[in-house]
Amino acid sequence: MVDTSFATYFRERLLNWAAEIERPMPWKGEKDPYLIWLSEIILQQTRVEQGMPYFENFKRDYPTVQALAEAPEDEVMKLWQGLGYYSRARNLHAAAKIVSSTYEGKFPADHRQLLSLPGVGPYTAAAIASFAFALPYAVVDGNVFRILSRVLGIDTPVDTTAGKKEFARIAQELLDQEDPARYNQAIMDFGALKCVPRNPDCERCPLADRCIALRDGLIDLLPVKEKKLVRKDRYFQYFILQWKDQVVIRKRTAKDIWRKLYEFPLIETTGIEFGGWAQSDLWRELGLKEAGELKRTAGPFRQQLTHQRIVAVFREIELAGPPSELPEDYLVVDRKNLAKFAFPKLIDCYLRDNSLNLF
DNA sequence: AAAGCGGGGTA
DNA sequence: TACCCAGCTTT
Repeated sequence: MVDTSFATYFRERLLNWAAEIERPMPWKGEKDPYLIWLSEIILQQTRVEQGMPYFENFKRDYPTVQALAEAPEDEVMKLWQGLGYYSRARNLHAAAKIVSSTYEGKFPADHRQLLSLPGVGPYTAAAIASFAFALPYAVVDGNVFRILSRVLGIDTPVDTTAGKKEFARIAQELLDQEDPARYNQAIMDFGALKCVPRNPDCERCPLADRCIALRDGLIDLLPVKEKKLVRKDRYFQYFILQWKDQVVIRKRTAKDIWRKLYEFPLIETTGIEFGGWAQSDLWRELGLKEAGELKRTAGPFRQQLTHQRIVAVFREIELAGPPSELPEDYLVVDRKNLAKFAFPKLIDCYLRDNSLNLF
C-alpha cells in the first residue's frame, strides 16, 4: 500500500511540474478516440519524434476508423513501412475492422472491451480509457516503471509478472481520480523529460526530497531488468531476378521478422558462406533449369535489429524469360511499381542505393 | 514464464 | 556497444 500522504505529495508535485512545461504533440488534447487509439498504437516502443510523421500520414489517409477498415492491407503495411514492429500495423487494421463493424465505428468507452481489441494491451487500454473517456485507469509504460522504481526505491524486476503486477497496483493507487488524463499525460512527460533513463535531472527534480533512489545512490541501478538480450546472427542472400523490366518479389508470410512485408527471393544460410547458391533448391522451385547469369553482387548490407543482426548480399541476375513456376506468395512486378510494396528497411536501403537502376 | 517482434536515438 | 523507447502476442 502506498502511504496516502505520499500519494498526495506525488500527485501534487507531478501535476505542478507538468503545468510548467511544454511538450506539444499532434494528439495532445485530442478527443477523438480513433485518433487517440491510432497515436497510442504508433507510439508503442517508439519514441514520439519517430512516430509523429506516421501519425500525420495515417490521419491524412484514413481520417476515420471506417476509412482505415476499408483500406487494403498492403496499403496499410506500405504506410507503416519503416516504423518497425509490423504486427502493430496488422493488428491496427484488424481492430479497425472490428470497431467499424461490431461497434458501429465508435470505440467502446469500456476498459475491458478496449483490452479485447487486437494490439491493445494494458497500457493502450488505459491510455484510451483515460484520454478519450476520462476513465480512471493508470498507464504503466517504460516511463512509469522508471519513475516509480526510483522514487519508491523498488528493485522488483519490471520485466516479470510479479513486477508488472506490483507496479500496476502502485500506479493505480497514485492515479489522480479527478483528472486521470491529465495525470497520465503528466507522468509520461515527466519520464520523458525529467526522470530519463540516463543522467536524469535530479538537481532540479520536484520529487528529489522524497526520492529513495536519489537518497541511496540507486538512480543508475533502477529500474531492475532481469532478462538480458540475446542476439542472433542471420545471413541472407537476396536474388533480384530480372528480365526486361520485370522482377520477382515475394511476400513474407512465416512467423518471423517482417511478416507481410515484401522481399526478393531469398536463400538463408547459417553462416557467412555465401557460395554455392547456384545449386540451391530455389531455382527448381521457380521452375528454372539453372541459376541464370549473375550480373552484379551488392553488399554485404548489415542491419541491426533488437534481437537479430542481419547480413545480406543482393545478387542481380538476368533471366532469359519469366520463371515457369511461381510458388504461392511470389509475384512478378514491373520495376517501376516496386515502390508500391512495403519492404523492410534493409531492402529499401538497397533499392535506394541503386535508385532502381538494378543493372 | 519466456520468447519474438524493428528501427532509431543516445551515452 | 548497450540500453531504451507512450508494449503486445504467442508459445
